[in-house]
Amino acid sequence: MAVTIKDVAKLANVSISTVSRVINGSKPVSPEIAQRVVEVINETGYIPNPVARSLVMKKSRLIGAIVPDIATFYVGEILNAMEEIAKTYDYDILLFNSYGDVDREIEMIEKMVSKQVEGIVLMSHFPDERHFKLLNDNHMPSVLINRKTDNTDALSVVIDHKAATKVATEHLLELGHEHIALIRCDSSEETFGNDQFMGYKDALSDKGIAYNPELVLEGNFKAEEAYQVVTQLLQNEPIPTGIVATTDDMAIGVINAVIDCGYKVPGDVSVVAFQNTRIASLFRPKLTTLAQPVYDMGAIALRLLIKKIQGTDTPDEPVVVGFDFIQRNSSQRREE
Amino acid sequence: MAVTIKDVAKLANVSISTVSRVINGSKPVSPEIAQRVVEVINETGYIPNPVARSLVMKKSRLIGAIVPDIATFYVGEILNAMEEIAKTYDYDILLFNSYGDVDREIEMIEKMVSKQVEGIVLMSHFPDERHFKLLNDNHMPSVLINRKTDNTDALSVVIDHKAATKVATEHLLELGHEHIALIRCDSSEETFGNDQFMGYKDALSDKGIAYNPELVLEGNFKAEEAYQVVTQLLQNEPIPTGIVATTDDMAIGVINAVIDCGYKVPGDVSVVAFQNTRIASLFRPKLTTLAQPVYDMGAIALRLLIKKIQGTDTPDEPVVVGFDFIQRNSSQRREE
DNA sequence: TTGAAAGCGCTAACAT
DNA sequence: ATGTTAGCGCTTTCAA
Repeated sequence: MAVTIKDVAKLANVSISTVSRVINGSKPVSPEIAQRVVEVINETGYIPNPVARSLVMKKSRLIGAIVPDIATFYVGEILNAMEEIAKTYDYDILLFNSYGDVDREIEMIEKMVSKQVEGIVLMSHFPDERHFKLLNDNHMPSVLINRKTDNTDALSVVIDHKAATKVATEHLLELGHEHIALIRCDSSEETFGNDQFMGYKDALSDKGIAYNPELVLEGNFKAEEAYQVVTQLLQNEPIPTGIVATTDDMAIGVINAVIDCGYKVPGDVSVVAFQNTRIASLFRPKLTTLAQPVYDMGAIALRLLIKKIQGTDTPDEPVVVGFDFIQRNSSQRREE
Repeated sequence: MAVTIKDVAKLANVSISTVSRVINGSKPVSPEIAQRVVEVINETGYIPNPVARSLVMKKSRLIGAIVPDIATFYVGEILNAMEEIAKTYDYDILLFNSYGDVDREIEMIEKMVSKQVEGIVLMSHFPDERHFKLLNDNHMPSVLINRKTDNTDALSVVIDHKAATKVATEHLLELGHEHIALIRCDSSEETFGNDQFMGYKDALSDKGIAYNPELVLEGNFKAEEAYQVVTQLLQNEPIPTGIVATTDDMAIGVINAVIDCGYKVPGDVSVVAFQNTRIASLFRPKLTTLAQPVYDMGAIALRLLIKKIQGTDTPDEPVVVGFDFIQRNSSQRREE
């Protein structure tokens, strides 16, 4: 049996209240006694039981993470960040994988509420009313990453997708491309799919180019979907000479589709990726990419959540972080 | 305030023990009373407090996962599997990231013990005495994945690395390569680095080829390290025309190194990867790879762990799962 | 500054 | 079959 606060108290000849006080520094304790208690704690290797503590404090020091797929660089890097920051604040991460299924997400939120998590990081593809009602009804602090919501209670950290997509598109424009496709995740408001489209359109119209609806496609976040869509697109000439994809994963699907259709990247078509996860510099050609501070976004999300849990002031608006643009080898000047 | 067992008892006009009994089915309760209690539970939306339950039962329905890096396909896929199976048994996953640091792993095990997790999946690069002593002293069920240990208490699920590496090497041999390098993670027993070497050596000697120590290198699991090592190796002619890497990540580092040194894959050098994670078919050239049932290994690990937790019979020996070999495009017949 | 005691929500003897 | 009660290990009034 592990040593408890009682054992420590007995060995140090003090009451358990005193031991509790020296552990938590919750009230003054005379130096000599504190000293003695500390010694006993070290000798016995006593560790306070967090479960008992949770019970009386009504806090679990647990943060729930709901993600659509762990085996993804994007999610993995965010999870790395969250775990790191959580540890700093002595929180632990309870991990749930929804496979992007909304019903499952709802169940998971319920489960987490009953597990008494103190806050939830919700990485849902399409967060909706049901999520927010559940969260609000249970007064559960929550953060979204790169998702929009009208719900003023939910925190969120995002980049400016419109501006980012504009920059990505402009890069291709500057390289002399005019026939440019956009592969976004989807067309909804929540995922910024619409903002991405606006950025793309703006970049084109600044150059006096009208956008062609046939070049705006949806890839559902993943390489496989983007591969299908682009393979389809490349069946008809003239093919676009530039493609912007709004996730790294989709960018790889795009590149593979281009290659498998017998074209070269960047020789025949230049592609711009979007997150700068580890794969962006691992893949060949290395991906030219709009770089999001993915790790930082995870870290910020967690800090926001903890602030909310602590009742500290939190921003009413989404926290907008900056982005960079990194040119690598998947894009080049258009060949005539 | 959330509704408690007391509230339910009062509303149903029974004692809290009775409520507890109907919740857990731990003892018979007369149908009418049970009925009434269930009604009250539904009306009030009562959910038993798992923290209180943990405290008295000394069980948390939590399983700890210690991994070296979440943002990796290998770890991500195993985590996906673990989460999936855990849910089936109504366990949740507490996620810890050690960054491969042994001291951190030790701290994490301690933390998990104090958090009362019921079992631990330990994905340590180098599990040693300290880990096992801690685990044993606390009677903590645990599983390793692809790691060896003398500790008979720890469960493990592995593939036959010697046989697997032999198959990978033979593939290259059959393709006419003779000058073949092996990039293994490291040379220790625990990681099967030595078994891998034996398989490699056996394959060569079966063909009457003596192995060259200069062609057996260590890549520390990751692409970056493998990249360095191989870049170094390619400085001197003749370069190997075939390379076996014992993780997919390292295989990518190898391929990139080969390419950056001005050679072609598979034109100049054929490479064989090792796990068949998602990247293996996403990368170009698609990786010829020794395929481990990564997802299944995660699933099996979790099932073993739960069996151990339940006190059911578990195997004394590591569970050895099979492997496949998948030829894709990173290897080809040697050109003269 | 210290200790005694109540109580967090639950399970499990024990008693009836 | 049901209820009473004693904890699980801890924090926190309340008294001294």
